[in-house]
Amino acid sequence: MSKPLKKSERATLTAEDWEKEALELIAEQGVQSLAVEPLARRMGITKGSFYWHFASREALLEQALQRWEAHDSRNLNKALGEIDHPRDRLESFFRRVGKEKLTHEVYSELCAAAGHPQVEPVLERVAQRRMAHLRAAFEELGMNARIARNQARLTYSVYLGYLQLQRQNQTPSLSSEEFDAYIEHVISTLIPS
Amino acid sequence: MSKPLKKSERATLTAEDWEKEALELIAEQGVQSLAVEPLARRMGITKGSFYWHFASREALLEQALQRWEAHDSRNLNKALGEIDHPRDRLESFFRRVGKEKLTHEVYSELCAAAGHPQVEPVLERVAQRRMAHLRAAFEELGMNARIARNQARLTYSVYLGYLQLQRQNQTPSLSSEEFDAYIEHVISTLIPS
DNA sequence: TACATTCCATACGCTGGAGTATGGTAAACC
DNA sequence: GGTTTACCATACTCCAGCGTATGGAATGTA
Repeated sequence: MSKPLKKSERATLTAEDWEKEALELIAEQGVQSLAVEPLARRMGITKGSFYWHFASREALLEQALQRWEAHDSRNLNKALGEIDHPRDRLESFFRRVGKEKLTHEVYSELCAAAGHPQVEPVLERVAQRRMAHLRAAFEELGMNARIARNQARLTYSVYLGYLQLQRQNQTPSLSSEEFDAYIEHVISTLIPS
Repeated sequence: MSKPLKKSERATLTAEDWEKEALELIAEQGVQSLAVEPLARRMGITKGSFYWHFASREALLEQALQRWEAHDSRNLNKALGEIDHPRDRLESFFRRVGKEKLTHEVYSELCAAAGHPQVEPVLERVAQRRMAHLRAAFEELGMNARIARNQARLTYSVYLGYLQLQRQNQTPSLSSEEFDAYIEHVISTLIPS
């Protein structure tokens, strides 16, 4: 990671810059809005630059998704790997919905774009990874494998459903006491004490 | 509504035909795929016809959504209004996921298109209506208003999350025993006995 | 200084969908 | 039987995004 970068403040763009900007655009407007000319305009540049860094729009999306997935994967391990007690891990799972805003927003938009050939496999892997963590936690809490599996699926569905309601502007604001009450409710019905 | 319709078997198309075909297309490929020329091709006709029946693509979508929402609303009352015991109503809510296939698929795609200005208000109303039913059922089961409200939101989230997983091909097939086991699990954790 | 490489701008051509204009045809009406 | 009305085909224009071609400027390198 030596990043040459000289003293000249990086006047020029890199592929990484494009990928990150692409992810922000996805977070704001969804996958289908990722178009190279609008993206270039947004960055105050023209597509002449883009096609130097990428072969196509498809390639950009591919790499951006890859970057996001890697980041999300690291995140998952960092966030849930350091918490000892499984109950705390599960609680943390829900309470983290507010944090890592960009990552969550991207994921939400990716969910909305399920069916897209490039997005689908990413969604599949991410859901598997996350549900595996949930399942492990539930097993540590004493559930047998079969039940833990269903409980993990159920729990993850609650999370996905929450994201959906959020996209429809039908969730209480994250800092309201209504939100807190709901989270409490969810935790108490899904996590054995 | 006398429907002239003569004996001549309706060789010609009506606005209703376009709306229904539009809903089928949405169910198959999503809202963004609803374009007039492809739709016309699919119906073995040209857009000359379309623009006689509708002012714009937007108008078609509007009327199709309206038709769908009305149908769904009738459905909800018919399905849940005739079941006496609230517990049975709730069970029926989950078990109905397989039936009314077209309606559910359309809804799933509408969820994927939340954020679309014409779709959003529909989603909002539908979710409200459905959650209101759930809330009422939970209240009849003895929950106080506040808890029933959260339980309804939670239950509906589970449903939405299931639709999301379904869009990602991550749900067991509807006729497998794994599916049945999951449904059982969901019911037993969400519905008080 | 001469040259190469990197990065970007500009100007194209191509495609697909939106909407319009206009003409045609068959059934309905008088 | 002639005319109107309902429905559809054809042929356009317009626009936005994709991808290409090519040239120019800046920076490094011999």
